[in-house]
Amino acid sequence: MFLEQSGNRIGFGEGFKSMTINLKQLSKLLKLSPTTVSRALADYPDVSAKTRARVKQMAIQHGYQPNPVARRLQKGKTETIGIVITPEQNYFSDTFFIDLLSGISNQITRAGYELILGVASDEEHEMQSMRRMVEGKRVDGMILTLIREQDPRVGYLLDRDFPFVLYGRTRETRPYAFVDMDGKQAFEKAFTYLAGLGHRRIALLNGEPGFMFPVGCREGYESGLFLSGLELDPDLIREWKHKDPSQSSYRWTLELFKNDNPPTAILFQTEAVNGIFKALDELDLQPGKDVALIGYDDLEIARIHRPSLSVLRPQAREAGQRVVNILMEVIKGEDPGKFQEIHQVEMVIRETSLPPS
Amino acid sequence: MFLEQSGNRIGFGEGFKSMTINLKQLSKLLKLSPTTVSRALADYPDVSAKTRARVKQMAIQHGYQPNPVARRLQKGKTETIGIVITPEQNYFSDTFFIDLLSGISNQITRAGYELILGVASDEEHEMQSMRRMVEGKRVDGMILTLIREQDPRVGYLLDRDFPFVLYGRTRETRPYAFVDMDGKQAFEKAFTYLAGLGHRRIALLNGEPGFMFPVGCREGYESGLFLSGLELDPDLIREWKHKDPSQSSYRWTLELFKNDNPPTAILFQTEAVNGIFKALDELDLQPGKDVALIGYDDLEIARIHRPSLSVLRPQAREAGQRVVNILMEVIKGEDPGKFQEIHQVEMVIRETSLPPS
DNA sequence: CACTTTTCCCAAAACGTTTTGGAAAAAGGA
DNA sequence: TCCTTTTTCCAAAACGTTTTGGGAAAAGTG
Repeated sequence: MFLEQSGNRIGFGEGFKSMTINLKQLSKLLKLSPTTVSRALADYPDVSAKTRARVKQMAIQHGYQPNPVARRLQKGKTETIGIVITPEQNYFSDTFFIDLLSGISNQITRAGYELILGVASDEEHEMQSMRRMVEGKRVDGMILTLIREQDPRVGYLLDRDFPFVLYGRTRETRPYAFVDMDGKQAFEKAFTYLAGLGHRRIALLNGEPGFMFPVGCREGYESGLFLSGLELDPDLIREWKHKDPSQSSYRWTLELFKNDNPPTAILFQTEAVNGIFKALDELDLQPGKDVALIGYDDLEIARIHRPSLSVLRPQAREAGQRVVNILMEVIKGEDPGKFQEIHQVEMVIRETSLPPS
Repeated sequence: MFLEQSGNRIGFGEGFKSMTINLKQLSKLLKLSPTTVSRALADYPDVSAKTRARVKQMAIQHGYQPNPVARRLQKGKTETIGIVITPEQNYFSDTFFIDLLSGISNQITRAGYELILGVASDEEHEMQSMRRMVEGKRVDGMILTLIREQDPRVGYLLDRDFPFVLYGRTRETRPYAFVDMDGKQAFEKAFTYLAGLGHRRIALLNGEPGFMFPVGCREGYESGLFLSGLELDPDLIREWKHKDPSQSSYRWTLELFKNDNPPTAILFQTEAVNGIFKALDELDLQPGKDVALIGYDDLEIARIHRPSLSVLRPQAREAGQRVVNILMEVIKGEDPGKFQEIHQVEMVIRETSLPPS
């Protein structure tokens, strides 16, 4: 048996040749111990400025990077964050989720961490994928999106004290960390804006029940109603389904206008816009002219369409960055309850939010 | 200094308590050596059936799973695959990329591997993110999508003999592994179908130049032209931009119909459909009735729209799975040149592919 | 000069696996 | 019975880091 370092295996005939240098090899080159080299690179004060400079120079010259796997083993951390997405729920709609993911990825990379992605086809696989990450010790923390009112993932992670941050909120009494958009404030703002223009019949085409986000939207809607001195009419509220946003929103829009006293404005999530446009087209109603529209999320279609769509615009990228920064604190052992952020949502007035005709 | 195993750190006050068992601890419970336990779990023949059963039973009972980080270090593999996406290119359009990703993720998980995701804002960051993965020894292999005609990533990986598989193709003489859709055959099929219906002026609203996919589309288009005995008219070919598919396709569609002899049908990538519909609407032309349409990619909008859109439908999920299976072979040391797959694309005839009026 | 403090470096342990190279025990063969 | 083969197990090495706990040399102090 050898105790000696085997060095680079050149010509090993097995695909990829590594070409990269080792800590041990680098320290040999420098005639220093691996300890000193490691500490020099980590800027420990107990290595002289001179040797530190020499070590860093040599490290750069040879392109040395500490092997992350070895570091992870020693440090007892995976330096990895997990996220699971569920495509069936059409969550990848256009730019919104990508912006969020972009912010997340960015910040994770900056921290020297990795983002591992699970893709689950349904709720059960979503849980399974997460458990594999958590129980298989593949991640140090989890990011959760598309939160349900009763979300088993949150209970699971809380029960085992595993670090996580929600993008969104859930019904759970124990403290946990989250970053959420103020859907309530956003919809209230949109409602009062439309009411201020003179609209009296404002409909809400809300997201799928069971999820947390539509709850806030409804609260904002009702709050707007109250602030504007209007009565709630249940006939003006409808909910579409994630798996089929266009189709269901199409049907519900037609439904809304069967009303004796149809709405003059609709609030909705921009995801559902195709169905709405289609229904209005069939009803010979012009979006923006005959019916005012404000959507939540500034998707491409909102900017492109003529008339262009007024929207509520969440800052998804910034939120993603915050999620990661918070998660890093929680992983360090900070109390998750300290990190509960609700971000304001701006309103972008374009062409579909005119007074009633 | 201790040589003794410290065991689980309970009440360590640092967030997550592990609760999981060790190989060493498990072997102590079984009164066996770690060696034997490890080999029993890996089904080596040099451990008796009886102890193997006993080991496995105990492992399940205590929920033992080998620490992946330790295994990776010992095996010299990261058990990880990398992929970098570039949101600006609007590649996440609806279901297509998600289906691909879903197939990829599925197969990677089945192999016990991990998928790490990079999100890059442009071409430069894309390369940077990949280099971090490759040179930082964070992955065993890379998956590349959205391939350009001259793609620096391919040369980079070939130069250092690093395992990778393309979803798509590029102009490169050295052999490499890829899974591609037969865009040429698809567009040829769509063209000849329309020509068979009597269309003589068929336009191509193609993807962004510089990328490889539109090359195949054009080849198929020209081949269809030839097979149908028609002449190429450069005025019938236009190209839109990734960063703004709707806007650019809108403009080019208007352009196409300024022609003295305008097209009666358009072939395009479904991504661009919003712009086309909008332009046709402005021109008072009914999609499917006044102008036949066949798109590439079966996005939600294609199924939802009335009239529903005829499409070419690539099997993205299956392709994703193949990409991973091939990558695993390449990582094992198989010759990448052996794995070059071109998948057929089916055509789904719906309501927008009628004969010319 | 003798003693203490500071500076700078390092050997060895540790992280949790898998692999290597036996070795003891059991079984088989003459 | 004695030798050979097979079966079954294991101690130690190895993967490449970081951390621990000094220790020698240099610098300061009286």
